[in-house]
Amino acid sequence: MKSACAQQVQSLSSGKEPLPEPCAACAARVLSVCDAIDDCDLDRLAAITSVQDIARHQIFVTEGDPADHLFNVTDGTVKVYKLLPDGRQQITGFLLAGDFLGLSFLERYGCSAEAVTRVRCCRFPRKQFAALLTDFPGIERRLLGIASNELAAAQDQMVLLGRKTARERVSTFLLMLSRRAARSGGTTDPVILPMTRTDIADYLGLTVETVSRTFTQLKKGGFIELREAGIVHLSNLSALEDLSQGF
Amino acid sequence: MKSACAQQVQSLSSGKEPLPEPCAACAARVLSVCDAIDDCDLDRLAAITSVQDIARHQIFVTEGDPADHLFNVTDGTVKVYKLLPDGRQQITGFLLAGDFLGLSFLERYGCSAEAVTRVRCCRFPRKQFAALLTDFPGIERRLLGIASNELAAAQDQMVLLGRKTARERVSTFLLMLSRRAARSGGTTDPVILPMTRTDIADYLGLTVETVSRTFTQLKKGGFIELREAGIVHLSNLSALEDLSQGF
DNA sequence: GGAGTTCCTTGATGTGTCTCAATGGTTAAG
DNA sequence: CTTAACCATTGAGACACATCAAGGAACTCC
Repeated sequence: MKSACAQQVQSLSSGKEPLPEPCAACAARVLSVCDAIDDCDLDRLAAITSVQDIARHQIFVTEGDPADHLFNVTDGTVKVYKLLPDGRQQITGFLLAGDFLGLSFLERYGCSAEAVTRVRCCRFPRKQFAALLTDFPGIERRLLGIASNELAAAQDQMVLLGRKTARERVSTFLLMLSRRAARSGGTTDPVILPMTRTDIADYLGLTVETVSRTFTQLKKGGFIELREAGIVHLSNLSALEDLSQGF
Repeated sequence: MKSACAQQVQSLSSGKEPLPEPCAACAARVLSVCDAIDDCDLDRLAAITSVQDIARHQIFVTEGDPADHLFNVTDGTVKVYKLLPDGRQQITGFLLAGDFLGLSFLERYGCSAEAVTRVRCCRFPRKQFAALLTDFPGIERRLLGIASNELAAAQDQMVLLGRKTARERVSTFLLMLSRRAARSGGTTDPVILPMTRTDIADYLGLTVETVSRTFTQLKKGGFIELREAGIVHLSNLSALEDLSQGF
């Protein structure tokens, strides 16, 4: 089970090949508490799970709508964002394979979500999911852990948005993607950017132009290399670490 | 129990009068799940609770330290913040009476915490608290709800820091304080600011000077009145709402 | 009462990032 | 092959906010 899941994480998120077959990996992720997973529990969760394929640029969760579902991304990249009335956009996070969406237990979605690439994910109806929680308190602890991590990430992002310069923001962003790829079993060095410069700007609280200028600045400084589109080579990781902290 | 708690919330956070007596209100807050509170549970939680008085400007939680305790603020105002190596500060939130601190279930504290005013709070040792969770799964759900709310607030703050102008930030900040006071049974109109302009700046991702200038600008525009120090009258609430959203 | 400290405000000036505008590259459609 | 759409990059100029500097109000401590 574990290996199947890892395999899926590896699979591309940009190409044209068919997406991998649906699997119970998402259910396993939800249930992956410290102790061993009971096959019975797994089946029960799998029973309420449905697999969903989402086309590029499709908005599949809208801020303010009733929060009917909970998602686990299996493949691809999702951007989660909020809008101001005049259209200004702030991306609050990018979701990669393995990440959860909508696990806040509020009435309505707090953010919208759009597929940056083609996306495959598992979907759990919230009501039925909530029923599971009463039977398996372990899941609640697991969710609490996930929420804790998200909160910590949000606080780091506040530091970035409130106090870091453009160069620090972009460096931090590249390192974050690198670490996340490594954590999912990928490589740390060539970082893949499935999102556009505009998306990066909306995530970092900058404009496209500033992001683009900062990339070329980092390139000229010998910190990164831009060869193919959507791929960044981190030439000097430790120097980039310093940059991201303002040294 | 409820009324005693409300009383406590009302009590000043800046003066010299003695702080109110410790009470089981914090324990009640933790246990206040949907269903009625069992006195027995309450006693058990109260047994591991200790009351802590914290002097103004005292740092009582430091980022990176082992997360041994969980706090519930009973009285006063706390600022929660992160620092960059060169001293730049980002305040991730202000805690008022009733708010929790350190409920993330990570190994170490993600932020530091400093008493803005004199503060009284209840403290739970994490280990013993965790033991309680296994016996009362309801608490976990409650914590999940709290974490959800914090996450939503963090996302709003990201929009503020990433996309709002100085005027929009300050307006949003004043309205937030107003709403929180109202929610705790206080008044919505004269908003009390226990923190300094510098703290507000570090929360809003601005400088002291910009915050100060924005206050006078709002005053001249007839949106607020500044009479006594630390108190802001919101003359035109709906106009302020518009300002905070960029209309 | 005087001295020191902290906090708030205001002015003058600087600058990092935004805005506006143009270009070329790439991809998709006809 | 042509056209359109989107995306990334770069330049010139503008502006919101930062920085630097100074003064006054409130408070604390002798």
